[in-house]
Amino acid sequence: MDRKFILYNTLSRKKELFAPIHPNRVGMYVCGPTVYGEAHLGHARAAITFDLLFRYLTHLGYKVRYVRNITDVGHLVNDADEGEDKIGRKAKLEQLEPMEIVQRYTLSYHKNMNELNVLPPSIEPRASGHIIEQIAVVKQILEAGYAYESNGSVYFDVEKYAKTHNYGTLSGRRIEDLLSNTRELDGQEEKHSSLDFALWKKASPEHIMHWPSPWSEGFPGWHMECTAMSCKYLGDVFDIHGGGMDLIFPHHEAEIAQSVAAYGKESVHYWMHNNLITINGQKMGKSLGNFITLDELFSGNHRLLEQAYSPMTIRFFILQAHYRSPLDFSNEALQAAEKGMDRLMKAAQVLSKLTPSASSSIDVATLKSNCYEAMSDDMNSPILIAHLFDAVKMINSINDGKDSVSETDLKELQSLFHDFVFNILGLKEEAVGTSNHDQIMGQVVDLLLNLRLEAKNNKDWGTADHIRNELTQLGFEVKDRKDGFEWEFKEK
RNA sequence: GGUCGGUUGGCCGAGUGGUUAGGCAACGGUCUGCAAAACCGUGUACGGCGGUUCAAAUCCGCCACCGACCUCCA
Repeated sequence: MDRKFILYNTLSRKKELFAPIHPNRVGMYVCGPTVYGEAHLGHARAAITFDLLFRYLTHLGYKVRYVRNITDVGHLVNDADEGEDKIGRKAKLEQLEPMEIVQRYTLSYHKNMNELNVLPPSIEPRASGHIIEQIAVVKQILEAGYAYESNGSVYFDVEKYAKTHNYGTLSGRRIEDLLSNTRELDGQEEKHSSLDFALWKKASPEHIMHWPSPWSEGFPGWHMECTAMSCKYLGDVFDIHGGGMDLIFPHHEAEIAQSVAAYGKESVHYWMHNNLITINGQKMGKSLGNFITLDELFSGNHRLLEQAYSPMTIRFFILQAHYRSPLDFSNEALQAAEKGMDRLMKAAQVLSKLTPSASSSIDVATLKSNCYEAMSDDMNSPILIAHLFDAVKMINSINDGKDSVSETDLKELQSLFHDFVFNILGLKEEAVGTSNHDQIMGQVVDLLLNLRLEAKNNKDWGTADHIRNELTQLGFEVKDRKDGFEWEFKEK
């Protein structure tokens, strides 16, 4: 298999040929969710983008260690309730223990990810479980002279760092611009410069989650967890670091500075960032309050939704756009995705039942190289999907007897289609009725359609149409074929 | 204000110096007892104005509009 794989590196702003540090292994770290709320469409895009990467690297034969963290401490609220982290704040509102909130939303996140067929990462560390490691990194940075203590908190000294290093290398920001564009924030008086960011923060009395440290009872700064945990599980230099584009600055910029300060080198070879999802052209986010949670999408229970959309529809919708392009939400787009997805899945079923001929009138080899080429080019899933629809045409055309396929080609086509649709894009069949009830229902429909077939043979069109119309009314789609019939239940 | 990105046919969304993206919708046809499904065919789109070039949606410049980030929002 050709392992050529080109990735866009945010750091160089170029597409680069992927070359892992160790020949057959890949270490990747992705910023996971902050578990103080339900997962929304934005979380789905980030998770699916890096799930696609994880799946494709694995498909290419790499042994991948995929680390995705759970942030359960340390995010501050930037409003009047300063000093209190978001998890603590929500806990008080709901009269719950902070870890209870964390547990609830972690489980909810996992449930949603499972529904979206997002594979679990190899390791899913949580920030609260790595306080010791984070304190160790803060110490290292202090010893290296790139941080200072102030009133029980520890801050990264950006200006000192910038004298000898390039602060802003990832985001393209210049330190002079940053200095002249700072807005007024609370707690600034503790810092030497407005650019400095917290490595350790002293907890205020109302702050529920805090841990002992050499400096104060407090909690780690937001950027600390990723530096500490990626190093712990992937080493101080590793291949890929991913996350949403909104994390480039300051979060990932700070991570680079932290690891250079602590370990003396940049940790990450390839920085990858997925674009955001917009709603009516505007960014969607927790803080903007215009987000749609995944459970709302799956149930259709939201004022912006005309109907429910299944997890696979959402997955397909996201994969139909390139991960670095913005993607705008609309009912129309979702509905189009639903139908396209449906067609792809039907083709998969047809493909499994095709019968081979002596020769082939189709070109599987070209299709195959097209598919790999698309994925190899910075994971161009929309192009891949376009090629898969070429395959759909092939499959349907063979099924209709307008094209033929040899036994060898059929096997090749089946494995190709299966690899790309199910293993790499991570799509799956939905709503396969396996319950006892469903099976009996199926038998009853078969019975009725057999009666209809009899009626048709007797040219009793009245009875035949009556049965079909009634079934259609109930949500069954009846498809006549030369040798009988097929049917499908459309749940709406 | 600074930095970065975007503007593609009815909708979504690829692509990028000269050859069909693809999906959904629409229209015509084949098939069918009639439908449905499937298949075949049809769209000549690239924000505006200049420039480079034999050739630009694709490169350059200017303008307009939109968005993201700018110290804690995936």
